[in-house]
Amino acid sequence: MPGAENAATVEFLDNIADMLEIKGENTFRVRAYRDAARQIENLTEDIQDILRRGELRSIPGIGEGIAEKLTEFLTTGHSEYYENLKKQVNPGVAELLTVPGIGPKKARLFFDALGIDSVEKLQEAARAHRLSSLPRIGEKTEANILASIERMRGRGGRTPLAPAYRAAEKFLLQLREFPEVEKADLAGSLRRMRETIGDLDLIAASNQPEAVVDRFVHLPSAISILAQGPTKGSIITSGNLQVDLRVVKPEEYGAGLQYFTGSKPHNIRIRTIAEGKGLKVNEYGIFKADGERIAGETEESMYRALGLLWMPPELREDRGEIEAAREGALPRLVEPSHIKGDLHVHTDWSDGANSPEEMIEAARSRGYQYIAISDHSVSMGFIHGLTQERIQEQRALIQTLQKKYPQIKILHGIEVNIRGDGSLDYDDQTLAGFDVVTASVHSGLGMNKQKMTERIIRAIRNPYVNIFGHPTGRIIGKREPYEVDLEAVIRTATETGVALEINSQTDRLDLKDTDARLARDMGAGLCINSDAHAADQLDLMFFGVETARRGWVTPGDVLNALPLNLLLSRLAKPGQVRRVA
DNA sequence: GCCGTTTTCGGCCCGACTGTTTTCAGTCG
Repeated sequence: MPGAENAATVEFLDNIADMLEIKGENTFRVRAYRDAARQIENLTEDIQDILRRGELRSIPGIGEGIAEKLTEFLTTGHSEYYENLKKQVNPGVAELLTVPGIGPKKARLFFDALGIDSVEKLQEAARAHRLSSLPRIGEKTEANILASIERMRGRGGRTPLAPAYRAAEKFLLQLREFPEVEKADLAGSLRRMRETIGDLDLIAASNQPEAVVDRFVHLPSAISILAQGPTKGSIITSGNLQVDLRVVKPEEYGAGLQYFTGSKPHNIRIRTIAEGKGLKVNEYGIFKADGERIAGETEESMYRALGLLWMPPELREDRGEIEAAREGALPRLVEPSHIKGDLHVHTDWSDGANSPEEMIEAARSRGYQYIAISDHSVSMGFIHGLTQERIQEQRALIQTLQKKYPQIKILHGIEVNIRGDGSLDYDDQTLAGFDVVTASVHSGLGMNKQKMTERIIRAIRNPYVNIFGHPTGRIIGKREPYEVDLEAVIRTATETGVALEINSQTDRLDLKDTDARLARDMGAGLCINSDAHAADQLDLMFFGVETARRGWVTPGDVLNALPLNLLLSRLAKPGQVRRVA
C-alpha cells in the first residue's frame, strides 16, 4: 500500500521541478519531473515494491534519467543530483512558488535583486514597498502579493469536498437565477468529486457573458475580485474560498464543460487522440483542420466525435477510462439511489448526538429499507462503549422500536474495536448476537506495517465480522494512513467475504478512491456507510458514494446496495449458509 | 526529460487575464 515513501518521492520530484524552474531550465524538462511526480502520486502500490521488481520504467513518464535518480533516492535516501541542485538554487526561493501569482521568474527576480528566500521575507519586502522598485513590478503587483500571502495563511491548503460542494451549490443556484444565464454547472475537481478541492470552478452558458461575469463578481458573498474579463471572473468568498467562473456561448457549452472539468491528464489524452485524427480540441469545440466545427454543444458530442463514449466526470483522471470508453467497457457506477440502507451509524448510547429512534426516523425519511444501529464497543470506555448489560438493553429497545417502525428493518450492529493483538472487544458468543459486526482500528495506530497487517488480518478472519471499518485510518489533512499491507488485507477480506468500508465522513473518505478501485479489482466486497454521529450526517452517504464512483465501483460490488432479503443472507452467521462475494 | 502506426530527433495543450508598458511577459488552469 502506498505509504510515506511514495509521498516523499513525490515531494522529491516536485522539489527538483521547482528548482529547475527557478534555474530557468527547459520547461519540458520541468514538466517531465512534474508528470513523474503525478504518476507516483496515483500509484496504488508501494514505489519500493516496484523498484524491487526493477519496474520503475514501466511507470509512464519515468524514463532512463528519472529512474536512475529515483533508484538512488529510494535506495540511499539521498540524491547526488538533488544535492547539487540545492547548491545552485536556494531552496527557500522554491518556497516562494507556493504563493499564488509568484512563478519562477518573479521568485528568481526577488532573490537575485533583494535576497528574498522565504515567504516571510517576501511579505516584509512587500510591506516596505521594496518590490515595486524592481522592473515590471508595480504597486498593484506588490499589493496582490501581500493579499495572496494573507489568503494563503488564512486558508491553509485545500478544502474538504463536502463543505466545498455545499458552498458551490449555493453559487450555482444564484448563477442559474441570473437572467442572462441559460445553464450553469460545477466544473473542475469539484465536478470530479475529488476528496479535497483547491478552487471552486463553475461554468455557465450565456450569450451575454460579460454581463454574467459582472453580476458574478458583485455577488454579496464575494469579498474581493481577483480577476474580471469578458468571459471569466474570479472571486474570494467570505469563507476564504476562491471561486472561478467561466462563461461560454450555449453552443459551446459541452466543450467548455468538458474542458473545465478536466482532469488535466485526461484532457491531454483527449487532445492527443484528436490530434491523431487531424482534429483540434479547445474549450469552444472540436474543429477540423479547415476550421469546420464538428462538435461542442454537448459533452456527448465531444466524446462521440473522438470515437469515445461519454464518461462520468468521476472517472476522468486518465486511469484507464479512455481505453474503457473506446472499448465500450465503462463500468456502470454505483449511484446514491442504489443505496438501500446504512450499516454504520452511532447514537447517544455511545458518542452520537441523537437517540436510536431519531436515527431510525432519519433513515426512514430517506427511504432506506434498513439501518444498523452500531455504537462503539466496550474498550472505547471514554465514549461509553457498550457493556454486556447495555448491549442487552439496547437490543430490547431496538425490538420495541422495530414494532413501532415496521417499514424499515432495524439491525442491531456494533462497531467493535480491534485490539492491539487483533483480538476483538467481545467474545464470539456476544458477537454472534449482533445482526452485523463492523470491526475497526481506533488505537495503536503507530504500529509497524507487519504487526498492523497481522493484527487486521486476524480480526477480519473472525467469522462474526462482516465489515472492516475505515480500513486505513487516515484523517484527511491531519493523519496519514497507518502502515499496513492493504493488498494482503484485501486478499483476506475477499477470501472471508468481509466487506471493506468506504466511510463517508468528510475527513475520512476511507477507503479512498484509488484504494476502493484496488479492492474492487481484487474482487472484494465494499460497503458504503455514513458513520453518522448525528441524524443529519446520514446525508454524508453521498460523498461516500462519490468516492466509490471515483474507484470505479458498481452497485454489484456494494453490500448495502443489496435489497434486505439478500443482505440478510449475506450476513448469515457461521453454521448458517453465508454467501461470499 | 520523455516518447514513438509521423520512432532515435523533434515535438511536448493552449487560451484568458493581469500588470506594466505601448506590444508583451508572466502566471494560471
